[in-house]
Amino acid sequence: MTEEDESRPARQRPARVNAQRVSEHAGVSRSAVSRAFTPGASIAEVTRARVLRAAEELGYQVNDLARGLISDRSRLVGLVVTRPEEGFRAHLTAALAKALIGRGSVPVMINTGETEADLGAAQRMLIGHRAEATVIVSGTPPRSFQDLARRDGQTLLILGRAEPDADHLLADNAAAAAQAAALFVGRGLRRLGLVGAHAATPSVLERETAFREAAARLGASVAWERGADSDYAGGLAAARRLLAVRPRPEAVFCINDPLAFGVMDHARSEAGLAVPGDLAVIGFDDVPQAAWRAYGLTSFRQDPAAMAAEAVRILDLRRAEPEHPPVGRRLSAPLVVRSSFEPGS
Amino acid sequence: MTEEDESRPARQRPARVNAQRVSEHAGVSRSAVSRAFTPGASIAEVTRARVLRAAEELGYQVNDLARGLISDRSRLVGLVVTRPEEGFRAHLTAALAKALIGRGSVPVMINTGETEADLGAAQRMLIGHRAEATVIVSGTPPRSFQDLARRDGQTLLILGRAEPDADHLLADNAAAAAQAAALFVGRGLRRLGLVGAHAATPSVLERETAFREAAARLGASVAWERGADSDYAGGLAAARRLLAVRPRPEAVFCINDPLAFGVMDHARSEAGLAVPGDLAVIGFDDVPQAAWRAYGLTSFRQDPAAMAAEAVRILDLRRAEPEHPPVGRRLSAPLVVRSSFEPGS
DNA sequence: GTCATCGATGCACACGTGTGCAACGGCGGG
DNA sequence: CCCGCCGTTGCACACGTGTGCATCGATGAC
Repeated sequence: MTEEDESRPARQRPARVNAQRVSEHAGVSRSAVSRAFTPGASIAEVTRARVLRAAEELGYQVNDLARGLISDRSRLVGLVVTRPEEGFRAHLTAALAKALIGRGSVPVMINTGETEADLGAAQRMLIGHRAEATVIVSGTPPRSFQDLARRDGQTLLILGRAEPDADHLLADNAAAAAQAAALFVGRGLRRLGLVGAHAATPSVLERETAFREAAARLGASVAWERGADSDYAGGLAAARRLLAVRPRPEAVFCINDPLAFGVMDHARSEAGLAVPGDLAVIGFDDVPQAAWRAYGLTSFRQDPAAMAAEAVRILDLRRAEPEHPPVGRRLSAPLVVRSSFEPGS
Repeated sequence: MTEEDESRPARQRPARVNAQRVSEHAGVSRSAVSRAFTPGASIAEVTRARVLRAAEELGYQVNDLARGLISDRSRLVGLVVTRPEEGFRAHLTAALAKALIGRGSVPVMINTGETEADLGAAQRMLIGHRAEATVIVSGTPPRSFQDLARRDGQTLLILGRAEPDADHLLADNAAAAAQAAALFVGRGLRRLGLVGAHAATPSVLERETAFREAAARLGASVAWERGADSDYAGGLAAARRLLAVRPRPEAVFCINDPLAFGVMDHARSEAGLAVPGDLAVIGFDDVPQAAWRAYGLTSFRQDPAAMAAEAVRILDLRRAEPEHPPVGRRLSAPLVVRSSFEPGS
């Protein structure tokens, strides 16, 4: 209604507080404000203090969009993960988010669907926001994903898959799976079972393969079943088929804790078997539920916080030396013994 | 070495593809490129097609930082949540991320610690990046948080707490908890137990209060115990005290599924009680594990996807009408009957 | 044929910040 | 006292995009 309103029909922005206003308030130049917020910049300590006080009084906050526009890099880090609410992935995703925040980064949670189109859309979003890095928490993105990230200068870190051309980080799946076979055989169990999943990640494949090879090497037989997914329902279904095999397996290695829970529940409720009396079970990941009274699952421990810390370390290295050859790290997964299988002394 | 290299000593940026280059490639002005990517802009369809083709050929991606700098609003939406790997929160966080991506937003996962300082740092980060909105998924931020968000023009959506001054969304906790008490009494059970948590959210308090009031109204007694946290360990500890009460409670309402799992495990493994024979149990949230064979927990269902969809709807409304009075929505939580308690016909 | 109308287009400014470069001032050595 | 050095400061340009405004050309009505 008023003339003031009429003079600015479209722009009604309420004069956001910017570096200009802070500089006027502090009686310095705008450059000084910028330098006050830049670690290591050439500025006198008294000037910096005066600027910081003025900024505090005005409630000034550096605009990260403009900052990122200059440096051609924002502090966003994409976490690409399918079904981030499930099992170990949930813990790993949470730990990554916390570690990234502690580093001053901004974790963007890309909960992709299963399709390749979803993944592409997520990547375009990250590139559009000039994300510093993309972390593939799970899933197997196509080669084009990797190429596009590289072309746009994005750091790429792949978890759970040994990708020779890119930085990667994963558990020592083969060693753990082989250890599981050796423990079973060392306990005198020779009719072994293996529960995997059709929707398998490279880590899952490593565990499946290593277990079978180690069992063969030790002269044990392996009955192998796969659930549709590597979750509880998959474990139930796989156990139904696996425990119908005659002679029945005496011990089962599950490449996943949720699968193991499904196997144990089927064995007890449907097949009437005692665990570990009739059937020994070992899982993988050691999620908190493995320690619950109802299960007491012996499992190989993956520490989400340790893995997240290592991931951040790799990102730091990559940022410091962009041309460094690809880094690959394997974290050992130590056995945690509970009641579902005790190796004995 | 060459003169070209010498002329740009510091700037070695590899000439990112921007709107300028696309415009030259397509033979139009730079404005046309901008308009081609702006829905509803005044541009001929043939021109837009030519621009889009050129952009495709050059691998151009609109710089969202610059775009956000102009509009003073990025497409980031912060999801503030403590311990996002746990229980229903994990599912809700994942569902929110997916729904936000589907809306074209960028979900930022703020995994805060418990301290107020952490929360403040997270908020400064979101303000620095000019996030469009902040969603409090769990926890109870201090009043200052809300004030600061409002001062900086950020939309604030609070889940799990009825905040009269802000948009909020939560389950109909009181109705469900009262229903639990009525179901127990209707089944002839009059010595009731209630398991809550000391680290209680407003939603938890609502459930506790409503259950106690309904039980009192119906003439039933309530033994009340709280775990330190609303998790499995808290359920174990609370059950240890609760089941030592004489006369022993016949039925327990847990304000949380993980608490209920702890209660069931303690009842069965330690106290030697049958569920539901000696002790009926009802939980809240209906996480997938409630359906597992080992538990079969009767629970009140909260649908993460439905809640996320409603949250997005509120954000859309708020964006369309910034001055709309605060919106509050309650979603009903229907009972899902399993073996841990069956109300009968 | 002339004029009004309207869609399409280009120009130029604005958004808020980082930083190279030059200038300035203080200080110590000769 | 003079000169060189160095820390500090301010100026001005750059980053990539959205959009108001003016211009232009085509089209339709008379």
